Amino acid sequence: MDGLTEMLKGTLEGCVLEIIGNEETYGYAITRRLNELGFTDVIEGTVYTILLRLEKNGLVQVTKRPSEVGPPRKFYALNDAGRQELATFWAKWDYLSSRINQLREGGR
Amino acid sequence: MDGLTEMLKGTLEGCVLEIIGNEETYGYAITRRLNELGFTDVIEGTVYTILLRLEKNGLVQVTKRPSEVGPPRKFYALNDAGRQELATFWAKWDYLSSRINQLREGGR
DNA sequence: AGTGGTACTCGGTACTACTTAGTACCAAGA
DNA sequence: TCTTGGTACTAAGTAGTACCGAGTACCACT
Repeated sequence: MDGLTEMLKGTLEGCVLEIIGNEETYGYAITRRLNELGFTDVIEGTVYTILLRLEKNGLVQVTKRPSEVGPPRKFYALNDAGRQELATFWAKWDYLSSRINQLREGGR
Repeated sequence: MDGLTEMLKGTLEGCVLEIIGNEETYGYAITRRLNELGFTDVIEGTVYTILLRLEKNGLVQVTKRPSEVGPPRKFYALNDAGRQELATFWAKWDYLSSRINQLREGGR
């Protein structure tokens, strides 16, 4: 499915937060995970910009660790602010999706 | 609920298409309808920019009619391209929301 | 030495919702 | 008459986010 770019705005960051919240992980793996989840067009550059933003906004704790198969990895874990942000994200998502579905069914 | 701005990107236009698809209507009324549907922070300026974009992209048929309580209104109705675009929007929405919910439940 | 997979950074672009200011019509009250 | 408030649209500019492109760099295998 392509042409999702605009619709992803505001939600992709939340998806990344959710993934990080499940398990401490790093950019390259997050991209792969998103791809296998059906976000097939999301590429690495996009994920890295989100990760840098999360770091800048103080929502994650970052740990650099060596890799056995390539350059060192930056592992990300949610801190308290990040968990709070994730909860807010889901609240917003629930709100939005319920309104949208209401609009769809409320034939006029 | 505030702070929905980013999340609305890509979906608000679809909502406007849906509203127009239900009934020929005009900008001011669309804004009111969105507000009562729960999109409380959406303001007129935003709706008008969407309507101008829809018109520019050839998705609507526009008819100007006098109003009894103010300046003339521009009524919008979907044409074939608009109905097609609306169907595409819902397909994208279904796809995205199913992936997001899958991510949410797929704890791991 | 070269290729391919892994891993991150950074400058710039495109698109969309929002902001702000402006124009303009009409009715009712001071 | 003037003002206020509700109705109705336009247009220029801002901010935020996903995407693009190029670059750097590590490692294993051939």
